[in-house]
Formats: sequence, C-alpha cells, structure tokens
Amino acid sequence: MTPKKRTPSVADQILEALEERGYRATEPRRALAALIGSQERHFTAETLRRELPLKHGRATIYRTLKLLVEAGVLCRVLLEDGDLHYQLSQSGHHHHLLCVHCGASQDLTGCNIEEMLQGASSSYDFQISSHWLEIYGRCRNCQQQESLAA
Amino acid sequence: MTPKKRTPSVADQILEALEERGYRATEPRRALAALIGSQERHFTAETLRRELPLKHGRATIYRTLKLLVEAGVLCRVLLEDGDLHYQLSQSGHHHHLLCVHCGASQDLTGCNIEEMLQGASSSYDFQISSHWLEIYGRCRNCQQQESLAA
DNA sequence: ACTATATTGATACTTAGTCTTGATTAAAGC
DNA sequence: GCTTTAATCAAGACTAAGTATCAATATAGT
Repeated sequence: MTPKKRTPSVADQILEALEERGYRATEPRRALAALIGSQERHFTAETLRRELPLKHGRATIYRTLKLLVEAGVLCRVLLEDGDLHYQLSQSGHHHHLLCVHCGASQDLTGCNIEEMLQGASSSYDFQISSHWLEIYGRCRNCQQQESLAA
Repeated sequence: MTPKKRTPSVADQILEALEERGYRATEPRRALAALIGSQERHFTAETLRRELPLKHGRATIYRTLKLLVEAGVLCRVLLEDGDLHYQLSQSGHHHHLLCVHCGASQDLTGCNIEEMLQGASSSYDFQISSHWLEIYGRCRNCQQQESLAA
C-alpha cells in the first residue's frame, strides 16, 4: 500500500536535512520529525512536547527545533497575539498570510517587498539586511462562513 | 530656566494620555512616565523596572505598559533576536528601521505597503486585517563607522 | 563489536509576564 | 481640609518559554 520509493515522507526529508548537515538521526529526532510531519497547522515547541508519545527532555525539543530552523526546514511564525509558532518551510524567503479565525497559513511568495522597502528606506540612508513580516486577516473559507452566518 | 508652559515634557504627555482615557495619575505612573521620557532607545519592561528609583511591583509596570500601548503612546518593537521592546510612538501606523549594530530606530512612515500587500494577497482571496513588519539593517552612522574601520 | 564523540535527559535556572488579595491612594464631593 | 470609595498598588505565588550544566547514553564509522 505504501509507495516503494517515491515521495519520501516529510519525516524522512527532515531527517535527511539534518544528516546532510552532519547531525545524527537519533531516536528523539526521528520521533520529532514524524510528529512534525503529521502537523496540519503551525505548532509550538510545547505542543510537540505534549504530543510526543515518549517523554523526551524539553531541551532536546528546543535544540532540535533550532537546528531545523537553521537548516531551513522549519520557519518561525509570529502570531498576532505574540505567540511564536513553527511550521514547515518549503520555499526560501516568503511571508505568511495568517488567518486569525481558523489559524490556517498560506505562503506569500514572489512579492517585491524587498525592493519596495529598499526604495522607501533609501531616503534615510538605511541599508536593509533583513526584515520580518507577518500578515493577518481572513482566509477564503472563513470569509465565506461568516457571510453565510450573517 | 525651564520653560513656563510650552513643549510639555514627554512624561507629562504620557500622563495626559492616560488621564484622557480616564486613568489616574498615580505616583508609580508618574515615575514610569518620567523614566520612559528619559529613554534614548527602545527598552524592555525589565529595563524600566531595574532603572526605577523606587522599587514598584512588577505587575504595575506591565499593566502600565499595556495601557500605554493601548493608548497609542508606546509601540512594541520586535528585535531581530525575538526580544520584545517598547518605544515612544509618535505617528499612527508605521514601521521601524532597526539598526542591528547600534540599536537605533527610525520610523518609516508613508509607505504604501498595505496596498501592495492587498494586491499580492488578493489572488489568494485573503482579506488582510493587519500586519506586522520590522526592518533590520544598518543606519547611516554605523555604515560610515564601518567603512572607516575597514 | 569497539570506540570516540555527538547527543540526551534531568534538573536547576532564567526571563517575561499573569493572577490574587489585602492594603493604599487619588479624585471628587462635602 | 476631611471623607468616601472605587481605582490602583505591592507582594508574592504562579505559569510559560526557553537556556545551561553535566553525567549518562546512543550513534556512526571502523
């Protein structure tokens, strides 16, 4: 039933990314990779810890998450209330359209924000090196549900 | 020596903003307002607490900061390392050009980011309600100093 | 299977912030 | 100026998120 070799699971991809960088594939990391692969939405470190079947040390989870962010596998997502979440990161630099109602996250790629910012800030002689942008609002589904309920 | 009535001090403006909203001008709030007025850069709640001449309760400081953010007197600043700071907020909606070297913060106003975002996200049927943007880089002074040092 | 070393987990600690409660205090009227 | 009383405060217990230390263990490569 499970495909033989194609489309490696997300968990496998995560472990591969770590091994490429010289990190070992340990049991806690395998467990975490599997759990991350099963997440539907962005999640917190503590959520993972609670959902982990075997109890691993808190530090292990935070350490692994940090590695995965550095490896580009995960990206951080700042919620409107200031909560820091994580989610899988496919592309390189991108931003998130975060639905404040259902929590869904949609990547926003290919926007020319960097150029625009550079133009706007050049008058201050400011040399941009990076930026952080989160966008909050309503996704299509939640808009529809609300117009129906009204 | 001190001017009679013009240019009310920042501290006074802060207290006024609170009173306009029906809050009392208490001793802890006066102390906090004075301290905020004397800050050169963005600051954290804990910094204020340490610098406060008389020791006030921690909760008082957090409560007051929250009030001031709601009143629009202060705005939150997210540093590149994830640290949350506060600083005086003159205008309404704006963004910060944060120097990662010296910590200076320059407001970036009048950028048409909202429009641009709306255009970019409309293809996802996403209805934007708010956004959070911080911009990191080097201010003019730090650029100059570095080119001299090189 | 052996061994050097990366990694872990337990625990203590830190930082940031909230909650509760009884005690104070500022503002407004007398 | 004094009194009232609702707003506010201080203290300390508590929570949550994350880090540091370090002895014990698991892993990868031989």
